[in-house]
Amino acid sequence: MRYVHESGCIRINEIGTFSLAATLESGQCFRWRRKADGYEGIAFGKYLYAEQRENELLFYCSEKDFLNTWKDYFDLERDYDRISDELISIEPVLQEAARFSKGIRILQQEPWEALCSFVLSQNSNIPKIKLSIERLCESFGEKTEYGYLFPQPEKLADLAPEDLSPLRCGYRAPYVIAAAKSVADGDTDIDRLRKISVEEARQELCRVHGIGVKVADCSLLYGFGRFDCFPVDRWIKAALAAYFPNGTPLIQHPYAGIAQLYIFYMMISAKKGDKERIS
DNA sequence: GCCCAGGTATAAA
DNA sequence: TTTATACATGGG
Repeated sequence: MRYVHESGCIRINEIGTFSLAATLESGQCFRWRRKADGYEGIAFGKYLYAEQRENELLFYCSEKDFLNTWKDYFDLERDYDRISDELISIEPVLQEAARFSKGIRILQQEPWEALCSFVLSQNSNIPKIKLSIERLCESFGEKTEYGYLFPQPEKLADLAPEDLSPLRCGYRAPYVIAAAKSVADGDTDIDRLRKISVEEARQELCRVHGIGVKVADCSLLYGFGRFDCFPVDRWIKAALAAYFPNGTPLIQHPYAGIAQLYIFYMMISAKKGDKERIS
């Protein structure tokens, strides 16, 4: 990865295969908005407008924010082309999904935001999840000149479920509060979850009321930097059975999560009727 | 109206 | 240990 800094804009190149659109619309994050030529969003308390042109990324932000926040958020220094080749060499069947999902990255989101977002995501759909999260931020997040920040768990921990009525998130309200309390109290220790085995981390998260394997796995992968987490929920199980009828060693791979995202992204795109992009 | 949504908790087999 | 059902809400 190389970049140059010129008048409020960071021009980034030599990042390998990268797709801003695929990454931000793959269902791993919920707060980015598509604008005319790019995307805008807020994470780690910072605002960013980003565009992609050919093989160059344009980030409109300070060099400090780029180096401290966005470089890691977009996982720009990891060699996805190499990882992708390796995953395909292990499972050639994955090639179709990998080619379709070209340029997808695993974002390094804030752990609490990811956990809270996926708690809200259960039995819902992406537009509705986005709506709930937007209302959560507007109701409880700090207001800045660019928009609302994601509220910290401490802000939500002592609320009653009725207090979350503006979110219109139904039965998920007590789940959100339970998760917030658990993180605020240190009962769920985010640094610890990054270090212990995935299976242990999954079990630890599942002790929280309203968190099951699906929410735990997505949070670990998209918020806790656990690339070795291969979510095995209903959907992915079905996809796995189709792709790998005899099982696959990919589940144990240190980058298992990337393989999973390839498959998942292809499936949601197919669902959206985006058939022509598949072929 | 009816059905479904990358789910989870709870109660029954 | 496995299998059904309720749960709130919005969109197709």
